[in-house]
Amino acid sequence: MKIATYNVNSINARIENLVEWLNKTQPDVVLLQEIKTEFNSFPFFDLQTIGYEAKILGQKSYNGVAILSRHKINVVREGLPDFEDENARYLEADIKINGVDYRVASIYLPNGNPPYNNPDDEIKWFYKLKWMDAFYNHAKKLLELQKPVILGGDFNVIMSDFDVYDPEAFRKNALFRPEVIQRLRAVSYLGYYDAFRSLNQKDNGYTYWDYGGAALQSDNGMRIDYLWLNALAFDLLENCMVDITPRKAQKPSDHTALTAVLK
DNA sequence: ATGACGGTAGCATACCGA
Repeated sequence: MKIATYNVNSINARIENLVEWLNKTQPDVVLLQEIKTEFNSFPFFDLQTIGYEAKILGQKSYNGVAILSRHKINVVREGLPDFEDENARYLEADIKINGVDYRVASIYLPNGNPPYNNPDDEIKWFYKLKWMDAFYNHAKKLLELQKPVILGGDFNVIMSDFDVYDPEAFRKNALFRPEVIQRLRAVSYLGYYDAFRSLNQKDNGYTYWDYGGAALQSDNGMRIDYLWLNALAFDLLENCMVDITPRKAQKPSDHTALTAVLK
């Protein structure tokens, strides 16, 4: 089965790009972030036409996550447990594919910038840290499931110098501070495997390039989108690749898709 | 420290992103 994560930066602005990519790539499951819309203006019909059911946790203008699949999606959770969140950032579902019951989640982790400039900004920074703490607790719980678990999305965390084009420029950035790296590592140490980096240590694996300047041509990017697999899912992993085609297409998102194939 | 660009709401420009 093929699964992908893709931060679309507005699904309505991206629907042509997304449909073209879905038709070409034919993933079984797609985890979307930043759909930036609510139920009433989500393009269910366009997706259904090409064979995809959609479940969404929507929000007007900002955030919003969705799960698309060619198979039946059973939503099990909207939002993280034990965490009051005014933003739509977490959607979790069961999807059965070829007799295997997968638990998947689409995750849009808070940005957190700027980290420390003034009291208002601190709110965003501490919101990110608290969000990550709640996510850690839930990720730990999910390991009790005796099924493959795939936690994918835009994590807004750069885990090492190799994962960003200019580490020094980002050293104090909320995506790259030790507090968030430590927290995502802690999730990993619970027993989640970084699908891309586990299989590939040679390519930077960037998934995001700023719209501005020549960021894409210069490969001034960063690796902030992930597919995290528990052991049962990791045992099934055949490959994982960054798919640059939607980023290079007309009217792209600033992110690109990350895809994995499981047996 | 930050917003070249791009998206949204909604009508001018503010807010957000990484």
